Amino acid sequence: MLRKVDKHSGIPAYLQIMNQIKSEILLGNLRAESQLPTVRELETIFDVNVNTILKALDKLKSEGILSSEQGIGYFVVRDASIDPEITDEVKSLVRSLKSKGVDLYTSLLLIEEVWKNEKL
Amino acid sequence: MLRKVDKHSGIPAYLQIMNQIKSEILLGNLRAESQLPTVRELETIFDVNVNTILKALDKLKSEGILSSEQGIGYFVVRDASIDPEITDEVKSLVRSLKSKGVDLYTSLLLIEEVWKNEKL
DNA sequence: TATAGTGTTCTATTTATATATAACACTATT
DNA sequence: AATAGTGTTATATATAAATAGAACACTATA
Repeated sequence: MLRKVDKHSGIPAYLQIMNQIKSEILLGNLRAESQLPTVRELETIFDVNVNTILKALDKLKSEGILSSEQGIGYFVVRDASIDPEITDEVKSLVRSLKSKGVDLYTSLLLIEEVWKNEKL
Repeated sequence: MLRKVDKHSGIPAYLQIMNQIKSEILLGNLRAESQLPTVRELETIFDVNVNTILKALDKLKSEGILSSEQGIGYFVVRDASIDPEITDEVKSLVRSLKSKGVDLYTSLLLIEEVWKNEKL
């Protein structure tokens, strides 16, 4: 599921990489103890330099999401997959947004804005 | 509704500014012909340099979202507020996510991921 | 003990982002 | 004509992000 980084989005590559890995964990595609691809494979997958990979992985380590062992690899620290019930609700909204012709980018903006304005 | 830019998010300031302005248009707070605050006011509002403001506004002009007249100001080209029905659906999901303790950042990742994986 | 496969560090260079500061140009009003 | 309020352009500087390329360090295994 890991995709090449979008070099024209304006979003720093290392952030895109962090986000993709976090997403895989959220979706349960990467669980506790899972070993990530090697840094050199990640270089190819994301199509960026090793140093950029390392920057992303280092930050995920700082956040306690990944661990690493020299000579061995990078690992997911803990399972953090999201409740499928929640995913279902999201799927339903996404279908609705798509059917109304709203694009992803607009949807994300809208959700962020509603989130920040909703006084709950 | 325009907020100070978050200088520690990693997201370039000019992008945050573009997004905030787009959001105001989406929410209908800025409609066709609306004049934006002056660039020097925007400098204060977003707490960045004029050049950063100009970069954001220039890009929004390129996207056809804003127009400008020298000596006068910046204007919203066309109304693009989102259907309130859609906003309501989003509100409902946001409430649900919040009640389940999911944070904004995780929600956005999840939505983006579901969006890209949903084969409709 | 040698080697292949890992992660890690370092230096140099380039490009993008952001700031500070100043001056210039156009518009409307006095 | 002058002025105040707009947008605009320019130069210099600083910091962050990304690349390239090489070397180093640890682990497991042949």
